[in-house]
Amino acid sequence: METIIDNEAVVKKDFSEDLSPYLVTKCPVTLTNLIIGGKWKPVIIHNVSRGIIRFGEMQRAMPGVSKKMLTQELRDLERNGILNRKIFAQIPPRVEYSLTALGQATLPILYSMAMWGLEYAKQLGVENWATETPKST
Amino acid sequence: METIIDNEAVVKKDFSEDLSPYLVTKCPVTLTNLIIGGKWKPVIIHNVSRGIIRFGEMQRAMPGVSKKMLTQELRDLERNGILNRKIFAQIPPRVEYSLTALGQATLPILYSMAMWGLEYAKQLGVENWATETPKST
DNA sequence: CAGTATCCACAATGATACTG
DNA sequence: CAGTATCATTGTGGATACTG
Repeated sequence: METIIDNEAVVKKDFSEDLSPYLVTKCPVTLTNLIIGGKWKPVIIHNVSRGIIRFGEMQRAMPGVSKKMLTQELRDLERNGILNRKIFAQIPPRVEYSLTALGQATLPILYSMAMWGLEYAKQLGVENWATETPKST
Repeated sequence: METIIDNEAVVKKDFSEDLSPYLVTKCPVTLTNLIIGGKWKPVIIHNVSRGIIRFGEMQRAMPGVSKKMLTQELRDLERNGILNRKIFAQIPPRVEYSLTALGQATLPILYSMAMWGLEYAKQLGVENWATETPKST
């Protein structure tokens, strides 16, 4: 267990995220959206919470995501204090992600979103719609 | 009260939203994000819920939003069964928005997001950060 | 008042190749 | 394995002008 870096509970203030929409409106929902919203971040958080904690398995668990996007979103979440990133000094490299306390605290949000989404899909019968599988790296 | 159109409880299946991300992953959180996620939709829903129901007042209540974006987001929400749009046949025109049952059901999500956002802002002292006010029509 | 329509800048993402 | 770097492409949203 040769941990090199572990940013446990360290929230850095050099956000890459542009928080100006929140700073203008002071709307806390907007802030939450900026930190954990978007196409991939909720899925990443959910995956880490259920034990998918390495880069490779995460990519396999997320159809349609590219390395570039996944890296970018993981970095955002780390920088904003949602994820910890643990690097093991070995070859081949090994990295493991985990949720910070702030990250854990988002799970109820994801849960209520999931409940609503299921109900919505049921009412619309969206589950039965067809589509083509996309490619992507 | 000369109502012309009222799409009460009518969810149309010609989504403009591209639901393919959901159709690929079957992730209900992703679906919820597609329907009520993004920069403006949660704010619109919140505003309607607290009585801001006309186009003009909504735009005034949302610093930084353009007519184009506001119109687009309102149409999305209407088409996806979150909002009703009531048009009064008078000059000057008058339009009023209201939440459908599905729309009402999203309020707990917004609430939990707001709670998390407040806690996040408190922990980081984000409230005190400075910014310049943007222009926009 | 409550929108449309058009044009366009640039932000966001994809594809591909390379690396410690 | 877990990324970076670069270029190409797409998408998103802003500015502006017009309308019933």
